[in-house]
Amino acid sequence: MAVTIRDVAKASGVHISTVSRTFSAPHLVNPDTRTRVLATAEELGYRPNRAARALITGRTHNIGLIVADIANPFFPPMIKAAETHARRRDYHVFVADTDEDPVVEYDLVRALAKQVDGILLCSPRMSDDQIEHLRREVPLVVVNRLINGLPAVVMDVGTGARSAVRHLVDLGHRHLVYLSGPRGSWTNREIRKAAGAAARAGGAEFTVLGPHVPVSQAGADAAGAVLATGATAVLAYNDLMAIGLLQSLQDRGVAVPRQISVVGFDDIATSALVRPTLTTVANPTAAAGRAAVDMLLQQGDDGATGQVTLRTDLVIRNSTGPGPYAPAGATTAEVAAYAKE
Amino acid sequence: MAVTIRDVAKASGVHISTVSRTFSAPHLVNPDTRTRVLATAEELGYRPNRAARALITGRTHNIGLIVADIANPFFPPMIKAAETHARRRDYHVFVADTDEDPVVEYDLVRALAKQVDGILLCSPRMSDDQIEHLRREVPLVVVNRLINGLPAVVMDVGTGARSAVRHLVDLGHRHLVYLSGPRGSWTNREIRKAAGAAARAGGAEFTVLGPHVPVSQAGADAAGAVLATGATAVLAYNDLMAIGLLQSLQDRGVAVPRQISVVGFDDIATSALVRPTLTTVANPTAAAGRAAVDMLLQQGDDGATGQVTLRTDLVIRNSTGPGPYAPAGATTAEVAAYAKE
DNA sequence: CTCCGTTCGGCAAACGTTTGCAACAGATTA
DNA sequence: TAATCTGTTGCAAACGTTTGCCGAACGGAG
Repeated sequence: MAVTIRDVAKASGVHISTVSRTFSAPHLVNPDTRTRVLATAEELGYRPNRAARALITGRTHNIGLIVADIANPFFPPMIKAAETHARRRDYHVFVADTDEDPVVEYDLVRALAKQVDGILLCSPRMSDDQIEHLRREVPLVVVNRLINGLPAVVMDVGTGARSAVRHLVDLGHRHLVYLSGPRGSWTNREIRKAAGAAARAGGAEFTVLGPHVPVSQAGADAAGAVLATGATAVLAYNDLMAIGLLQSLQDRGVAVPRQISVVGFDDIATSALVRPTLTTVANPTAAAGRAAVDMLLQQGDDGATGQVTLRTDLVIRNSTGPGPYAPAGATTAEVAAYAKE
Repeated sequence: MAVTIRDVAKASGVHISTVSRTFSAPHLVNPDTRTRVLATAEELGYRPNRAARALITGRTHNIGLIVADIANPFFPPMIKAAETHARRRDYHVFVADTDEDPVVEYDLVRALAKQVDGILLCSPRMSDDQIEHLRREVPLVVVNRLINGLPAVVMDVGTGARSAVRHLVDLGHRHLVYLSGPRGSWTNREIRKAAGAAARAGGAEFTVLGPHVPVSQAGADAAGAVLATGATAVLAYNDLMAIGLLQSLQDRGVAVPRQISVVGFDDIATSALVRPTLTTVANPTAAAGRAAVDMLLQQGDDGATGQVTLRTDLVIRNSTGPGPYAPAGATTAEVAAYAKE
């Protein structure tokens, strides 16, 4: 049915091996022959069969990309960047969604293992042990989590959390709440640790609420608890929760940022669309996707298993403002300018 | 290196064909033998090599899913549903992003063609001719567009647009604006036609503004033009544009819905998070994803190329309210209740 | 004129499966 | 008792490539 290397060989009067070489090792074939073969290949509409190639070379030129939830707005920009980057290197990407389920995740990796040259594990929910185990079946790169010897790319959320807390402290806030994310999340732990330390360093009280499912509803539901603490500033595990909180506070007649300041994490697109626009820590998700692809593709060459840390940036918008201990006359803009130092 | 069918055969003392049949045609092998083979396979950690299987059966058990922009919030729920649905049927999904570029799209389909059993084309930007042509290379299912003989699943946006317009007319609006989407979009044409007809039928003036790139910025930029028309209600090509418009109107001190009503299209997650929450036409994107996968997988069996139309639903929230010709005392809620009839 | 080195292209084995065919045993039927 | 059938298994070819090896052709050097 489909046109194979054999058809091209026959049509151009050479052996199939010559046709093969024309594509996979052009320098080994005479320029004249090469052009002739290419011409007939084009004419016949020949496309190499990747399965056959994979069978013999052992490389599929496919990679797997596994995320907890495709519909979570945090992931699409990363998926997009990774896919585009991979395609530019002639790799195709299987995308799969685990629905936040570690069991599904584990099975998925095993199912994909034989079909890909490696897998990108984004914010995995599995245990370290499981990942260690899978690693022996297929090359892995982990995103958003640090595991001993494993190649990984993480966002420097600790520094992001510190900037956020400093920003709030500088604004005159002395009691902060952290709206915690899901239990198994490495990122959540990092943020909590860094934010707590920074708050103490700034002489502010630090209260942790949670854990929560990282969706807007959870943020909205937490509004009452937040108000009950008496805190004047909130840092949320992610933007979705921060936005939920924002709306719920507004619905209760609490003014943001006049009465309470809110900071999110991730800088998803929605954050610039809600009012007040959300101050948040921007994660370079696209860069992370590209870096992860590069690490995976290089992994074959040497065994070097680096770990890349990407910078995060505090994006100051309108959900943060002066707190009760604000320096006289301070406005968000001034403090922000100062924060940049 | 990896454990093959041959290792399993040797270890369990049967011929490789028996092992093969144990997996691909279990009813042809003796139950005792089968359990024995399965046991050793499990023990050895055997996983069938899909490339080899594909090579001989001609079926890869992979499908391609091509969208214009993964990061566009309209697509992720569809991708997610399609992927989950496909996986349940033991298919894996290549996801690719064309960045709204028809050329990339065309090349992508050709590159993927040999590696998949079929491709889902979501909101394709190519010409009908190109799609017709590609169809001869690989089974295709088109989403969000209708092309003569091609299997397709579309949302009934016409009906959605009609409900939206009726809703606005019932609320007492007599001059509507349609914020048009991108030029090549089939959906855009359908909405414009249906909305225009419905407006005329309701005795309302109908003004079209555009085309626009379907992003929030375009909606914001259109605010001035919208106000200049003197219309009291706006229907936008999608939620992103509607939200942009919403915010821009608020920034200009125009009250929504008191002075102007706004209706979007798609019901992306963000629409429930902005204030006022957005009245919009909900598209069953997840269902569309599943339906498309089913159509593609059935296509092999018979040659039946059906076309599925999915229902859309008007979701009435807070961005629409009574217009200048509102029936005395009408509130959004009352009119909405009536609209359900 | 011979020899050697290069460049090019053919040959055939291999990759890990699936599957039509044949063989065989035991059970059933005539 | 012979013939037929059924269920189970083995055999081997095929799928479309890649690639190590070998030989042919050619040109230049001696």
